[in-house]
Amino acid sequence: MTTPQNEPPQAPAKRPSPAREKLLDAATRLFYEEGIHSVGVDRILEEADVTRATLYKQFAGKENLVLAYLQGEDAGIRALFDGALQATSDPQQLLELAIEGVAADVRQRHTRGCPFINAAAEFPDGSGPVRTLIDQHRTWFRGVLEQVAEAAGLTSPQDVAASLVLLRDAALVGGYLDGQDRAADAFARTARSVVAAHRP
Amino acid sequence: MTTPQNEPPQAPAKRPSPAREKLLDAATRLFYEEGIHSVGVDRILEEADVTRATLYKQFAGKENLVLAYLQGEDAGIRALFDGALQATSDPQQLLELAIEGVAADVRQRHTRGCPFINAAAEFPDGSGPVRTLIDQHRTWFRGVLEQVAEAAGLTSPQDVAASLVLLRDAALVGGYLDGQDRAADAFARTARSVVAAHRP
DNA sequence: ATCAGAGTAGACCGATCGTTCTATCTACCA
DNA sequence: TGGTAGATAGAACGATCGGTCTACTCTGAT
Repeated sequence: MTTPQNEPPQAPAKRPSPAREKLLDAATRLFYEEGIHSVGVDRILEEADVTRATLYKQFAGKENLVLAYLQGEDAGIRALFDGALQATSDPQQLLELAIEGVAADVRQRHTRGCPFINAAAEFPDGSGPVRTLIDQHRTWFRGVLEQVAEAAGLTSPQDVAASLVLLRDAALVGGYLDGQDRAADAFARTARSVVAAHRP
Repeated sequence: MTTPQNEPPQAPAKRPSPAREKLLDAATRLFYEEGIHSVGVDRILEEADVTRATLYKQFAGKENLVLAYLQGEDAGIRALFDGALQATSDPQQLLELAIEGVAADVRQRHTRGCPFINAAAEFPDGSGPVRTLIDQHRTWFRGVLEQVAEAAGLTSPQDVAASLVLLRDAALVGGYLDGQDRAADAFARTARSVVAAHRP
């Protein structure tokens, strides 16, 4: 107990309600594996072993659950990148770490395509909250890659970043539809060739 | 046989019923622009200006309409490729034509992503008819590219084909989510660099 | 001792989903 | 002159959709 009144010992800003987490876990798995519109709230409730009223108390509707799911994916990827940033400060090496990280992600984690791309396919309204969140994630990702490419001294870092974003999308989609190994290999090979082609 | 003569003037094998075409046109537009599960049969009927019974007489259910939509997309792309094949017999030039064709497709036609990838996001069952059709399309596309790459004398044509398929996926997705010009440029640039890297 | 918040259990809502059905009308061709 | 097929119009089906509501239980902090 640090301070008796100003800061509660746990639950700093929001309460990590166990029911909320069960809900989000189930939704994350179901939305990713079966698509968003294909999964009804009943399925989520059953899988999370939580009741209807709880869902609407915690998330106030399915759309907020979808948003929370995508925010979780976004946070996960940012955390992965932050970890790589702490592992090395050499931009060249960081670039290689990023390539390997994406390849590993394609192989092991995201085997049903990219959560953001899949969600975008189901949400046509480009100005809605879902698509806005997706835009923000992609903009962030491209920006980070551009910074790293520039720090690594590559020529036209904007082009490199655009190509790498392109390739990552492709690897995730290709891993889903053509098999993980083939896509991960093709991604790593092509990405390294792009980086090499822009070395001064 | 129904008709005594071998070749009737119209309706060669199946009857191109006008209602069927209106239905398929409306479904193609709506499925691509708004997603498949998001579009109900009522919307399609209204848009096609056709009645309920007609749809079920012509397609026997929504799933068959979805299949017909994807088959139409497949046929369109094959026709595009056949056109390029007739334009030139030089494999090097054919490769360049294919790259330009994809870039143009990203820019002008398929601005809402790849119909097959979008559909795959909504159909998780890998052995269902929809995903089977998608697999066939992708296998064909990769095979054609591999043949051309081999004819062009490139090293490891399998790798080239895998990379190009990857890049096309990404270009269509990127065009949808990041803007057509950025994605088309990045695609053409990266694709040419892949081809160049495999020239003996 | 009490009171507020979180969670449970389950009925219930209107809307929409994909699908089936009957009845009628209209071409075209034998 | 028929007959057959394609299309229209519209009611109706059971199921499921996302969402609301009431009533009860548990728990922990004041």
